Amino acid sequence: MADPAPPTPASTDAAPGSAAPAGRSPKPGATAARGPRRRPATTERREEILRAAANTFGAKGYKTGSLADVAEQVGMTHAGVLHHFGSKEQLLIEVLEYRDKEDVRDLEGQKIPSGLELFVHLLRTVRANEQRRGVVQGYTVLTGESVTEGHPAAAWAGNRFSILRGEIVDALRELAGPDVPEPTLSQAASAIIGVMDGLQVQWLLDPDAVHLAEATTFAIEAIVAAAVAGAAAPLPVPPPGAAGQVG
Amino acid sequence: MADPAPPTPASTDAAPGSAAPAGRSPKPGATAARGPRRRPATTERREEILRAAANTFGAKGYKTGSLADVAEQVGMTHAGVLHHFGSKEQLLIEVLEYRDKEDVRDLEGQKIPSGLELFVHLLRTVRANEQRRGVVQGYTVLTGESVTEGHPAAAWAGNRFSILRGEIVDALRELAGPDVPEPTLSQAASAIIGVMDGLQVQWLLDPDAVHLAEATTFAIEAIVAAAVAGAAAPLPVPPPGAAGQVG
DNA sequence: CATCGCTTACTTACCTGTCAGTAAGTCCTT
DNA sequence: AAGGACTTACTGACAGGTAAGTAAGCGATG
Repeated sequence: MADPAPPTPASTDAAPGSAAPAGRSPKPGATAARGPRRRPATTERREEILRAAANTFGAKGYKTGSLADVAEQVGMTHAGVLHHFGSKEQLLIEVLEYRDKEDVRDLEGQKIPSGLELFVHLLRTVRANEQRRGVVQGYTVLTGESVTEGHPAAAWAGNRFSILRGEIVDALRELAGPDVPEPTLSQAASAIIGVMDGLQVQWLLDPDAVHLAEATTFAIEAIVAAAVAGAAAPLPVPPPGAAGQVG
Repeated sequence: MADPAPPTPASTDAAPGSAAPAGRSPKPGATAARGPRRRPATTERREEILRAAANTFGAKGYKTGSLADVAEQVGMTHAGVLHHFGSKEQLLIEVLEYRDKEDVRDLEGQKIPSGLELFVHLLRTVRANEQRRGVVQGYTVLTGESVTEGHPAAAWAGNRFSILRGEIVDALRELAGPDVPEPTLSQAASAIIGVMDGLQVQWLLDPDAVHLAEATTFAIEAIVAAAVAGAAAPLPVPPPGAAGQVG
């Protein structure tokens, strides 16, 4: 992801829903918009499983992480996990939703940052992420995997990126004058998300060689400055032809 | 990867070799330092397999892609593939080496670009990559997977990043004055690689929403400009404390 | 006492790696 | 140049694992 702790605005709630198939959960008229009548202890148990699954999928990826692995962490068998979630794919989807909801909850009260504040928030998050390797790894692995054919997390990932881009564009528009063209803001927005994600990968592979927070800050400042200025400076743009190398 | 077509300097040759275990190949006193006497047709066959494997691992990832899948593409059984490579892990390693070698071969003659030229080369590559979705996907999937525990591609990925960073730092040093501090160059270098990779992920998930070449160009220009200037502009840097959200 | 939460017990489906065997070379010797 | 001795390139079958999903049962509990 752009970052394990994005603003996840109101829209975050909307997005995952669209990706979540029927499964066995959202049965219409139930207690609190929740599925089948559920004992209070059960909800807690389900959340334990979700946290364990986030853990496993984060460490090993969705395909490689097994239900048995998840089950073991909460002291039950893999069939028990299946009892709660119906299928592995449904479990993944609920893990994703759960995290999104948690993000929203954590931001509760605080209004969604806009303008300059959004970038401050982003950078604060990056700094926090340096202390949460596991979470960062989870997002990295999952988004990487999501670009494979027919991956169940593709919709989630695409959606998240889309929402984040929109927010950053809005924030940039506040900072930049009205004469800065839309495409420029849009390019800057995806670039900002891109650096955040890309730097995380390098940092995970070699934490000593990459200073996550510093490098991210540097890059975001550079990109925001260029966007506000209307465009970046020189560098002769190469022609489309003459490709060739690389494997 | 930073990009499917990086300069892959001389050092690229050194790195993968160190990671390659014995397998069944390098039998001491043989024809040409090569492993067991190999029929001419065999070398070609091995390369077919390597290309097929690059294909499979690129599309499905290393863990999920199967030997049977690879074998089918070249019209043999999975046992036949194992006959040539000994193990799945060894196959992956040779795929990685093969691609690196191909990159080097394609750059042959052309000296490794330095200074401004390096960035021009990078941008030209990005443009070429827009036409090679499969290759880009392969790098994205593999690097994403590589951050999982004990992944066989971790060494390769880390090495590649490290080499690329070094080259970019060198190029930046040529452009920037001697008064620009090393850490700034280093941060800019990892940030440049980061945007390239991060934008590729977004582009793969939603090619219409992200203009790969344009956004990359914009970001690299912004970052290079900031690095050459010695540092980027404002943006109040947030304090390390007060974290919280995110899932 | 019916439903919930979960286990046990399987089934089905792969997947990697091993092995024996075979057909087609390659090389050496006479 | 023909024969044997050996190698290479595979195939088919299978051992040994692991994984997801299903079905039936059983004890707790609301």
